[in-house]
Amino acid sequence: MAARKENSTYSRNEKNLVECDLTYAINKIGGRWKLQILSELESGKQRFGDLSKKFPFVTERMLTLQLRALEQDGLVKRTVYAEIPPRVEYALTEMAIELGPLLKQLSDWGSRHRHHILKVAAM
Amino acid sequence: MAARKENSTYSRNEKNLVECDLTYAINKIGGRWKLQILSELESGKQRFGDLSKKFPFVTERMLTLQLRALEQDGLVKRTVYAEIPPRVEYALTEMAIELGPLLKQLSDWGSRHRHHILKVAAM
DNA sequence: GCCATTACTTACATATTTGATAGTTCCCTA
DNA sequence: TAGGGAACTATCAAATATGTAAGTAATGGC
Repeated sequence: MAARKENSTYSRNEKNLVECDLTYAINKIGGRWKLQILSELESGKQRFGDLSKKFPFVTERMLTLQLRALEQDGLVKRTVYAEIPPRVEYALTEMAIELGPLLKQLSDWGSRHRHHILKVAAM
Repeated sequence: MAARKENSTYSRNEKNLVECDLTYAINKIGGRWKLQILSELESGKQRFGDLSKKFPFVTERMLTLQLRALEQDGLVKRTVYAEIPPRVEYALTEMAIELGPLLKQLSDWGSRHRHHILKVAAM
């Protein structure tokens, strides 16, 4: 989340993988709350405060950071209304909307196997 | 990757989300190299050394940790052959195989938008 | 004037993840 | 009998990610 030091092994590793589409994608969506936020925004644009209420366990700081990162990566559009008190709305971009089906499938996969495990554990 | 301290905010947050299928799924696949490893194993079982060669920028330690986590989560099956020198093979489980199409889509998505960005940047 | 509101930002402290490096084990081969 | 191979494990030191607490700005309502 913080700026990564040039030339740390961390960033060298990342550069090594820039050729891989999968890794490229993973880097864009691989933050602590990014997918959850995207999923939440699928139902339509929302204000910062709304999101914050939806994720009470995510600190404002974290929410801000994740939203900023998503914005940087072109997955979320941020609109500021010059009002007092301020109003800021977040919406998915086209690119992010395309991820919708994927999120659905991932969620379904989670659902399927979560239940499976519960069943097994009950035996 | 290391044991998480009980009751750290980190783990409290995680508990809060146990009800969400999406989050459940994300937690299983959200390691530094997990998806890449799964993707690599789609072509068939492979030995530790093979994987290590495929990912030269991933240290053995990291590879071990990621594989262990995947094993724990039931995504990878580990088979040890009692030979000298040792031989260990890793293969996807059913659950992981189901993720295949998803990985493909994610990769395609990455590919699509990577090129888009390159085009834009060139203008 | 004083407070509430909203969407942050800043500074500092912890927690967690990853890397670097060295060492282990056991047999087989030269 | 020294060395090599495979798949790790252990330990310590970075680096990164996240949490906590407090503060900011501008304005309308009291």
